[in-house]
Amino acid sequence: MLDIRLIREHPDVVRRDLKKRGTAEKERLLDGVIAWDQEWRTAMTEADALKKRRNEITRAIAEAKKAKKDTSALQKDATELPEKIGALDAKSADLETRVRNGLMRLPNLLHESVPVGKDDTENVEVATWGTPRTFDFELKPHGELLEALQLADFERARKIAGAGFVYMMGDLVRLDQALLSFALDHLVKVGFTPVFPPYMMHRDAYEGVTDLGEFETVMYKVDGEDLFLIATSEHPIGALYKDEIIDEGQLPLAFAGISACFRREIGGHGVDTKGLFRMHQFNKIEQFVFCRPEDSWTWHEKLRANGEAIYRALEIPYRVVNVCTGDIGTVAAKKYDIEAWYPRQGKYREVISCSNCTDYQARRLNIRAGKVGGDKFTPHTLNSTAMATSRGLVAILENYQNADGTVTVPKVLRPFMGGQETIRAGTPR
RNA sequence: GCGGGGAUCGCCUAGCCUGGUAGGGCGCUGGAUUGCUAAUCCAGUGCGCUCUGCGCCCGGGGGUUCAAAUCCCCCUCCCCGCGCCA
Repeated sequence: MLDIRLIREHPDVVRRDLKKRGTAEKERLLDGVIAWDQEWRTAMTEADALKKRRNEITRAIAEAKKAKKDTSALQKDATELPEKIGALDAKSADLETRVRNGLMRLPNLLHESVPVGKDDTENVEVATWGTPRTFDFELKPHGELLEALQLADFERARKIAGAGFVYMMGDLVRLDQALLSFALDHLVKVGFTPVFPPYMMHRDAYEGVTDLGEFETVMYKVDGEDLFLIATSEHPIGALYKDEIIDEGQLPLAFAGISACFRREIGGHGVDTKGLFRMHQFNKIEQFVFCRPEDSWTWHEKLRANGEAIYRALEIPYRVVNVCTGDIGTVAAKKYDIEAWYPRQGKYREVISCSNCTDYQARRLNIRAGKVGGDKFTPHTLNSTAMATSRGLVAILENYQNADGTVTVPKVLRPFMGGQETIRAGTPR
């Protein structure tokens, strides 16, 4: 959420940003917000004047009663006030809600370095690492490979939960856990605190973290309860300090979230229709930071560096793109995607999304920082994937596939798998 | 799920019965004073606005009233006990 004061004082800045995004609809919303805000303040000022009058009369009555004087004249004066005040309050409450709702639907201000573009094809490559391995055999689709090795059962998962779910088994489970442990260890080493968050959240908390209106159709909701399954641990961690004041001495706060993630979106897997690439449920280690405003751009680079370090350690080639206006979404001021190389698909695909949300998320969540009794400020929040195992697993299954249908375990993961060097077949069922 | 008790400013607490400007303590910030890592005193310490001023704020919403922290109704959450339970 943008600061209404920014819109009042520098509407041109906000408008220029919306033009950069190319969203005419949001520009109209901005016009509405500006007009409603003006009307709101007018109505409120009128109501306040009447309330002042009411308070004066009320005090006069209290005084008169104390002095045992007659108060009927005063009470007569006050009789018509409640109705007028009520009408103005209702008007101003309605306008305030409109302003608030409008603000909640305006996107964050973009960082100046964000490229203009219509969709992900216009993201700008800013770094590459590694040389794609060449294969002298034809790579198997990872889904078929896993079924052949008895390590994943998509069919039975479909039977009991539908498409987009899987029973992972045997060494695939160990590989998944190894990826999680490796990524979590890496973050702990650089000072992050691990967090196992709730997997479900109330609507109001969710609205604080993101614009549910844009995502509700892809969220899982618990029937009959005000609970949404989390799409990422970014969300419960972001909401951790909702409605609180963080002591500024505590900043920066860096968390490594670990959780399953639930998303209804499912669609293209690229060249392979069956597989782990886009799932309704997957596991993820997430980086999340609360920091001082002046430090957030430094942190953004640190989170990106952590993500790159993890894929470098796995020896999987990747590139980094600066995500353009058409692909960046509502809450981020700037976003890097790290895209791993998928040899079977012959292209780079997103495995990490690294965002600086500046003060946008914190303001929606009513999180402030400072000293109690002292000046407060709105902290900045950042988030980045460290490891989403679904895509990480696919990257390994493609990049480390061998001609004999086995898969080599990346060196850095072996300590987490008892030194095992090769993925073995599971027990036939 | 049932019964009982609660929710007051960052934290703790008074006020509620009997309606009439929400008081105190702690912590924090600033200042005064004092030769000593201390004490004492003063002020500030929620939100909003078109800001010398005014309005709002007692978990949330509604009602009664000239006036509600206080009375009435609904809801949420927390605590204790019982029940159930992977």
